Amino acid sequence: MTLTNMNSQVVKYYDPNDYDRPSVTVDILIFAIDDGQLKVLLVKRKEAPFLGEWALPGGFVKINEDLETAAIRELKEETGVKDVYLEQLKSFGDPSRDPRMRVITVAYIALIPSSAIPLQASTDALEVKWFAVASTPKLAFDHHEIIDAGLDRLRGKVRYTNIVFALMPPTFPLSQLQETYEIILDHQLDKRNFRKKMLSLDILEPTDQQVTGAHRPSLLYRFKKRDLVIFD
Amino acid sequence: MTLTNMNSQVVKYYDPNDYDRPSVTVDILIFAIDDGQLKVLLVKRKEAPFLGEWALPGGFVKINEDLETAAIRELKEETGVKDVYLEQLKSFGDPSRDPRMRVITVAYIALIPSSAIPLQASTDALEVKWFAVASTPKLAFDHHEIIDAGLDRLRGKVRYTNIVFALMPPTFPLSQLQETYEIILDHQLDKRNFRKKMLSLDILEPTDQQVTGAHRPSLLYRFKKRDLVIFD
DNA sequence: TGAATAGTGTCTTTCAGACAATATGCC
DNA sequence: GGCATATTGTCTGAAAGACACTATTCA
Repeated sequence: MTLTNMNSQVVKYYDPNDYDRPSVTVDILIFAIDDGQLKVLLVKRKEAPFLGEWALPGGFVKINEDLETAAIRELKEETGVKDVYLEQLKSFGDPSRDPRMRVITVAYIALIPSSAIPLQASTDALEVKWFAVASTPKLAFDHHEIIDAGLDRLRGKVRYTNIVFALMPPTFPLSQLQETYEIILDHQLDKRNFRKKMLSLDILEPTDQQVTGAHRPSLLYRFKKRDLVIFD
Repeated sequence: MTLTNMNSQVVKYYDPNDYDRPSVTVDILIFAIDDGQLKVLLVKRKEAPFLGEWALPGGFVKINEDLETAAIRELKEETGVKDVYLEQLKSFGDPSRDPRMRVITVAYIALIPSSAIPLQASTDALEVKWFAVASTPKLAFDHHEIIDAGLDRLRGKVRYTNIVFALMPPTFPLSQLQETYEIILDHQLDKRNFRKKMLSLDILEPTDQQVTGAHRPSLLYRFKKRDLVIFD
């Protein structure tokens, strides 16, 4: 498409109608620690394609809506949760990932504190369920691939950031923090070395509260800042 | 939109026409080391908006084209280069990032070996130029933001991967490798410590060739594998 | 007092970082 | 011989990792 502007120069304009446009969605990987496992929230699809199969929560990006805003909206609509850690993961655009039409999806990771897990969620009459990431059912679209990419990101970032803050309740004993690391990294850590390291990072502060039980009470800690900090 | 299927169930279908769809582009950050600086390739726009301003090379994703395929195609079309390291960076979708219409862009990083820098590029009669990342001109769209995100990614990944392989020629003296790290990290490194570290990583192998000049000859090395390796 | 978990310190090894002298080739 | 760059090793301090016992509460 070309036009001539006021200075009589020929100018190429692009026009949305010159091109077929894909649909764009956001999909959200909502992770939480529960029952000693890393879990991901899935919804049962009520539409074709993949009707009746489990899938990541998500939906179309509105035409005047920012990507992150769309992710926040979907998160709220489908699960009722808000004010969580949200980070863009990656976009997936294989032309055949949706059998009916071209859909490009921007995947986000959301992390929810254990204390905030809604058992069954939301305003909608949607079937929503937590699954251990190690044993998810067959999933719609390329959502397995998205989960794998999200796990890689999470496991990588745990090593050089304080990202676990977003998975922890406001206060917690150090043993619970260690357990969170162990679940994500999928290996055991030495208690003494873990405590030494964590306390040396200067990202935690003790509260004046304790947890009691049939054993020695444990001191509760909290994160000094609940924002992402990159170490080094 | 609802239909009734063969089992008389009411089924919701989505239809692309139920929604306004954004346009989707790919933009490519092409980095190379040249003249002791990290440079990025920019093109002068020949279309509105931002006609005449410098921008990242990129263009629309075709309706049946994978995102990475689109990035490879644009890379080739606009610069003539191919067979380079390519990694998805991030998607940018602020509704006002393009003043005329909704355009979501998926940004990619491409890394080119110094030896492969095309001085002026391409089949097209496009104006294309390398700029030091430290002194880019005013850019179209949100391309400054994309460059900043790309620099963060590159500087981060240099620390825990062998990603610099993609910026190096097939063989090189260790001093050139060190210079590449220094340019990216923007600080000087100790020669002895650098060599000790690099050689201990087991990612390099010596060739039987030397570089000569008005000084002691230096041994040429090459990367054992020209694929991304994550350390640890 | 037994069960359960919290809390603590030392030693060893590894790695990062500071630091300077010799080697080689070309002119 | 003089210049330019390549190449090499030691020491120190910090951090990671292995490792085991005592402390506290509750039933």
